[in-house]
Amino acid sequence: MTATHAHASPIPDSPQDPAALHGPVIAWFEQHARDLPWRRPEAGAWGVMVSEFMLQQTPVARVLPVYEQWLARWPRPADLAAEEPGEAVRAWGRLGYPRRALRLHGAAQAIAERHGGEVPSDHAQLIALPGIGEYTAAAVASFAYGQRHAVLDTNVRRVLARASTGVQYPPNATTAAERRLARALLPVEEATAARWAAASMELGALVCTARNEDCGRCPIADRCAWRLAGKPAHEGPARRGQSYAGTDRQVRGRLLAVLREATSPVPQAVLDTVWHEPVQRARALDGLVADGLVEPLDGGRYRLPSGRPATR
DNA sequence: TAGTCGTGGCA
DNA sequence: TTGCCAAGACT
Repeated sequence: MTATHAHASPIPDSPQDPAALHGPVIAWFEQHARDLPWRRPEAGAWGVMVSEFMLQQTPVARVLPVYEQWLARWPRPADLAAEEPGEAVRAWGRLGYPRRALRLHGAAQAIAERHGGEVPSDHAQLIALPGIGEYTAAAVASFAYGQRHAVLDTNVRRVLARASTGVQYPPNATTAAERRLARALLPVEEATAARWAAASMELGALVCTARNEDCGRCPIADRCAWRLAGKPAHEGPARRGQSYAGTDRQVRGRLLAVLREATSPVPQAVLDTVWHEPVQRARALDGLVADGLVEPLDGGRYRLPSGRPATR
């Protein structure tokens, strides 16, 4: 299937002309961008990187207070690297997906050891760090260093799906076609590309939202392929929801909540109170230990990870 | 590639 | 009330 190949040059002034999107979206961004702490100059690359870790699957409103505390306590990567990983997990609080805290700690250690304490600006070096994938590497390189990258997060994917492809929602997993489209739409000039990345993401976050999109406030509503097509409803299989109640994830969450609040090692008997079913409870705890989120001690006690080899 | 991995707010 | 959704990464 080559019908959507990106070689065809866009028709100037047509609704699909890539350049036609940049101006209005960036102009809208100048007017409506939220004043977020990681967008201020003083945030630096480390602030941008910390925010990106926290924002992976967690809403801005819940990230804000934790971000502020985190940066105040660990203003540089080396400061976090010097801490026990368990302190990162504790400070992570209830942001969810606590493995991100462990990975951020690991990334800080790698930055301290391999990059002289400075967040690398090179995409390949960024993506080699734990917890940084294709999106986060592009986001840090673009937002912190002003580079030209296709920054494909869930917001941008939705904006492109609607404005350019003409469908309500993007596919479940990012496709090669989406990457091609995003690259084709990328402004040529580096600084403009970086602005476009932030602007298109913000548009998806504030206006072109998953539910109750507000086309009345959209700067490109007049050329949005989905809207021009009459906003047809999503076809195909429903996006698989993520169940939670009764899963191992819920049990893991309860176990870790106890350990986060504890100031000294927690006996097994205390952890046993968080879940009634012993098999699932044990499996969840084993999983946390295997993930490095929990450290078993002598005498059936547990704590957040110290970063030291287990004693025997 | 599809499953797993937290948490909480909102329609 | 409950399902959907939120700046993904990893296996």
